[in-house]
Amino acid sequence: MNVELTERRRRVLKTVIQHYIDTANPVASHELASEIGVSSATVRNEMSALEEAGLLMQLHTSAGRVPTDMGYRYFVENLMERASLTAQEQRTIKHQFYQVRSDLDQWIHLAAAVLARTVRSAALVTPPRSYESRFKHLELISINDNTILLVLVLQDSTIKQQTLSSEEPYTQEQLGRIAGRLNSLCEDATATVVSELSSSSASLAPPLISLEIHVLELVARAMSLFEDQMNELIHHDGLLEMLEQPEFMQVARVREVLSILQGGTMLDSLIPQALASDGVQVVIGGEHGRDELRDYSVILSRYGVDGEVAGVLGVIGPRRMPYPRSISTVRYIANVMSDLLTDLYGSDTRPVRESK
Amino acid sequence: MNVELTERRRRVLKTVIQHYIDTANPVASHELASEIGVSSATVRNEMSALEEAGLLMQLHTSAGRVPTDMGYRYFVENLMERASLTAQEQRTIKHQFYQVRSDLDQWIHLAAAVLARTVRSAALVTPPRSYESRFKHLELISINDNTILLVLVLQDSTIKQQTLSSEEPYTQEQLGRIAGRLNSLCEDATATVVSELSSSSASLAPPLISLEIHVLELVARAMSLFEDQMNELIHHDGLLEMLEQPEFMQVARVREVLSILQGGTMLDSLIPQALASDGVQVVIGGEHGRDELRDYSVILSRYGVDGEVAGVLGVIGPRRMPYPRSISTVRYIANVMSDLLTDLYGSDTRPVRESK
DNA sequence: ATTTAGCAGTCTCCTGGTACGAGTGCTAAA
DNA sequence: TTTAGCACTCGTACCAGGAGACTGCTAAAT
Repeated sequence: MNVELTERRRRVLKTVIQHYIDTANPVASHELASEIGVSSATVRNEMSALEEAGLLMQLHTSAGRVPTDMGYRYFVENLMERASLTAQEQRTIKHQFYQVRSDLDQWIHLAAAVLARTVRSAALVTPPRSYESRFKHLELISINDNTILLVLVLQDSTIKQQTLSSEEPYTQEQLGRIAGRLNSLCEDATATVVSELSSSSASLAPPLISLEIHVLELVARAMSLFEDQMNELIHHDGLLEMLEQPEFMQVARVREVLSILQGGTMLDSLIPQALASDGVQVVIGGEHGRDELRDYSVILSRYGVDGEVAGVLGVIGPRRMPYPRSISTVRYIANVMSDLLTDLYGSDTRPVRESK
Repeated sequence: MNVELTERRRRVLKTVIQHYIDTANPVASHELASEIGVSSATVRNEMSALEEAGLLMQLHTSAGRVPTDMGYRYFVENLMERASLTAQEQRTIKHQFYQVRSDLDQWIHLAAAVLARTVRSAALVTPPRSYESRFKHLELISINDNTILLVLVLQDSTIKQQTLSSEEPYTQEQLGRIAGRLNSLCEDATATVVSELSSSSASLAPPLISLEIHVLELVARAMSLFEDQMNELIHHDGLLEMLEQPEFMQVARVREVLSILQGGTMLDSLIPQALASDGVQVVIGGEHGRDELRDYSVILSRYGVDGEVAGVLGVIGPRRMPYPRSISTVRYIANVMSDLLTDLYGSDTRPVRESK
């Protein structure tokens, strides 16, 4: 990355980007003259040089300058100052999370809602998941004579329900005993272990009855399915907030962003990457050759508890995005979520958290 | 409702509406001349009369006619023919549902997806719920020394998870015994009964310990909360499909429909109404004085098992909507869902189903 | 050597005017 | 009662021209 910029050029670049982020209008030289303390002609010369360097560009000859992907990148890495949330904002957010602290389902909803409203663009959150599914508990509940509801709880508190039909009727007591036996058999087992159990059932004393085998098969399948289903579980919010941005004046843009969020082409690639890295990831425009993201920027962070569970949260918006604030917000919410999860999983471990 | 229309006028109205639904363009007199078998001048006279009657209108003097709300209403009630799905479509849909038959969570997702793709507008589905929450089963799972995961299953297979913290640590066995006792205490109880149990605990022998009281309080709260939370649980799909319609060329429209779906102002009023009525409900434009729906039509149907569980599903789209097909599709999917639920809840009851 | 004022040049966007096309309502004849 | 014909009304597409916004360049000032 070009670091051979004079101090003044860095200042011009920074100011241009800040103005553009604020106003969504290409920035003219005279807008900066007083701010930089030189004449507009001098600013023009500097801008020329920055354009030469690939950091700024013009939409047409008589327009002001807008940042390029590279320009934004330079800004994010070298120029911008951290913009933490105010103490008041932090208190409000903490308080909201405190109110739903016992309601696991609400966490991701709240995280997405807070992100969206704080940065005024779309937010996405995946639920916290173990690196590998581990069995925690199962329950068999009689629905009617030949239907049983299987409720499966995994180590990461994921809950999955399924029905299964049985030839012969079972009483709730019988089902309770069966569930008890399977629970002790499967304690902490991974998907493969459960799967093996169900196939080598004859070697156990007493051998498993057919219902038990059937249940184990379902459990094994549900557990291994989880690893793929990540995409379906991405929760998002804030479409409405994002539509307020001027870049969404044309419906085509709205369609684009909807298919990115729903189709998940980008999530297939960006989320695993965020899951594998520490800290906040910023993808500006089509940086990594992802053409469908050409006009968008994505800010993602992993959250969770090291070695236990992890999820990803972040925002997606137009390239012209308030990076300092967005990055701070994503980082803050990720920390809050990590703290919440740390309270749940092992007080002996520490949250995934970037050093201040 | 004006039934004093000559046969030919009815035919003109019907044809105008069909053309408009197909093309989204105001319909000119000469487009119908050959179809009706008279000259365009005659068609114009008839159109004039229909405009007089409030069934058609012009956007400006030199434009063709478009239907009014009343026109659509007359069409839906008196003119349109039923358009059942083809046998092939029905087979495909049935097959898709068959594949997820054991996966309760998937039902509403699939229903919304199928609706959206079949009628090419936005679909919404609420999960099937009992008229009154009844307790079915609870489970207490030890997460760590002072955190317990409470999994609550209601009669309608709704599952809710919550954490609670306890002063002193409990082993999983202890928790199992406690859960067992509470399960037999609460069998089939309503929210109020559970609530009474938790407050009159001293009268039981042995009296409930503080953890048990705490759990019962949480259960009671969770059960009564459900009745309000309906709105949050509305699942929708098909935004992208709907955006293909020409009425969504302007972003303002997209915003409108998003806030209707998310804000739920309309769902607060329409869904309870659909839940309380039989058959398919059609709301055209601002018919019931709902101004935010002025430009949209909503088709809803209840589904479920009489006396057991019920939910609502349907579509929302521009007023210019293929009513015959949409109504048939909504009715069909509602029947499929009702059948699925009938297999689960009492084979002795019959599905909510409109007579053919 | 750097900065700056001034100016010519380029490009967008808005405005007003016009021609065109679409579709109607009316009238008078069939 | 129907229909052909025609005048009339509007919306829209198109074009030219002018205003405005910025730039790049040049030449003078520091």
